[in-house]
Amino acid sequence: MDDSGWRPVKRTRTFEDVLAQIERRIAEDGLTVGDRLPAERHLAEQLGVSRSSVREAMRVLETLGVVSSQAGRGPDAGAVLTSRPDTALTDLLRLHLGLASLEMREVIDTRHMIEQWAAAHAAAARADTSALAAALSGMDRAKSAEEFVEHDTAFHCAIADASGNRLIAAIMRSLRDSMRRYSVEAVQRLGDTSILRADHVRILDAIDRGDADEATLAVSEHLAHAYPSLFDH
Amino acid sequence: MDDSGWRPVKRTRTFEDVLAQIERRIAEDGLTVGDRLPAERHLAEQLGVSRSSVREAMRVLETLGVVSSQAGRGPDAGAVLTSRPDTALTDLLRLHLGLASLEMREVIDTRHMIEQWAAAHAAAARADTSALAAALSGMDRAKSAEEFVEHDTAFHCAIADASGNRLIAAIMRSLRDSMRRYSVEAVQRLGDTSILRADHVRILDAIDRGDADEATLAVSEHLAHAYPSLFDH
DNA sequence: ACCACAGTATGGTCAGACCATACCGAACCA
DNA sequence: TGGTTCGGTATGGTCTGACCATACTGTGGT
Repeated sequence: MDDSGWRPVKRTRTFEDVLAQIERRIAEDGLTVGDRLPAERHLAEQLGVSRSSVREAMRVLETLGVVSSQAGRGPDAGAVLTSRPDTALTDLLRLHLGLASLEMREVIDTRHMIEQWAAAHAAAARADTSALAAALSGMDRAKSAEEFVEHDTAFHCAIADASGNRLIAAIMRSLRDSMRRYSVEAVQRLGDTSILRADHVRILDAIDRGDADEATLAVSEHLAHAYPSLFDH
Repeated sequence: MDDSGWRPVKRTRTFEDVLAQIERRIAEDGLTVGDRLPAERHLAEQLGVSRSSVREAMRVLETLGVVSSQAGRGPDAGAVLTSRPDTALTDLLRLHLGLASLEMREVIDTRHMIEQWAAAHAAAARADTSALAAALSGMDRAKSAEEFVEHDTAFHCAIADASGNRLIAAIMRSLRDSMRRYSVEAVQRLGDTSILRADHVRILDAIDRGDADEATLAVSEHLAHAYPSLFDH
C-alpha cells in the first residue's frame, strides 16, 4: 500500500486542460473579440497534446459562442474570438426543451419578466426607437403569420437591445428563437392582429416619452392579449 | 459555366450532422434524462462517420449540459442524458466576461431583475421556506466572507427554486457563480452583515406570508444595501 | 498592370492504434 | 454453498499520421 493519498475524484481530461490554458491566455494577453487564436496544430505542439484534444476544446468554445472557426488562409481564417452568447443560449434552450427538462411555460414566463424589465429600462434611458418603428412597419407589410412573427420578434428584441444590457438582449433573442413555432400558432389562433398593433404603438410611445411605468404596463397587457390562455390564474 | 446552381453558403460539418441525428433520435424515441445514448463506436458505424466526429458532437452536447460521459462498463457508463443547464450557463458567462463582451454590471442588473421576479412568485405560490431558513442559519454560523457568501448564494438560489421556474433557477445559479468573487469583496467592504441579515429575514417573512409586493420591495432594498455603489444614478 | 497558377497554411475528416476504467463472469478456493 | 480472485470486455480518452477542401499568397508570364 504505497498509495498513501487519494487521487482526485474526477481526473481532468486533456481537452479541459487545453480549455483552461486558452482561457488563461485570453485573460493574460487581454485578447478580445476579433483577435485570432493560434492554429490548432501550433496549439497542439505548444501544449504538448494531440490535435484531437485541441479540436475538442475548440468545439466547446465554439458551442459557447466565443470562437468561430474558418478554414483557409489569411487574416480571416483560423479560430477567431467572437461574441455570440445568443446562439449558444438558443441551442441550450432548444435541447433542454427537447429533453423535456424545461417546459414552454417556463420559457414564456421568463420572457414576460425580461420584456417588462427591458421596456422599463429602455424608457428610462430614453432610448432611440427607430428600430422599433422599422419593425412595426415590417409587421404592417407582413403577408403571413410567419412573416408577422419575424418582425414581431425584431420589435421585441429591439426593446431588449434598447435596454442597453447585452446579457438581457442575448437571453431575449434566444427565448424568442425557442418560441418561434409557438408564437406563429398564437398569431394564427388570434386571426386579427390589430389589437397587437395598438399595443405595439402604445409600447413604442411610452418608451419614446420615457414613461417607464406605462411601458411596463403596456408590455404586460400586450402579452395578455397575445397569449390569453396563459393568464387564467 | 456549368455551375448552374449555388452551393449552400455554409456547408454543414460532419459533427453537426451527427448532432442533428442525435437530436432527432431524442425527439423521436422520446428519450429523457437518465437514458443512455449508443456508444461512440456504434454511433460512428451507424451514421457512417468517424469516431472523431461523433466525439466532437458529444463534446457539444456535454457543453450544453444535456449529456454526461462516463468511461467503463455497465449501466452507468457511456453517454447518459442529463439536465445541467446551469453549468452550461456558468461557463458561458465566465467566458464572455473574460472576453469583456459582457460586463459585471450587466450581470448584476440581470440578477436584480430575476431576484425580484423570483421573490414575488415564490410569495404568490406560498412556497415552502425551509430551505431559506436553513441558508439563513448557515449565514449566522459563517466565519468568513467566503463562507457567508456561500450560504447567501444558497439563500437566493432557494428563492429562485421556490419560484417554480427551472429556467429562472438555472440562470440565477449561473449568475451567482459568476459573481462569486465580486460578492465576497462586497461583503468584506461592508464589514457588518447585520443589515443583510435583517433584509433576509424580511424577505423570508414576506414569502412566508404570501405578500408578493412586500417581497419585491424587500429584495430591491436588500440589493441596494449589499451593493450601494451600483445605485448612484 | 494584369492574370493564371503553383505553393501553402488553415480547418475538417478519417482510420487505426493504444491506454485507463469499470463492470461481468467464470474459475477457483474455503 | 459462498466468497474471492482474476481475466475478458465494453466503454470513453488520447495519440499519430494521413488525406481532403478551402482560401489566401506570391511568383512568373503576358
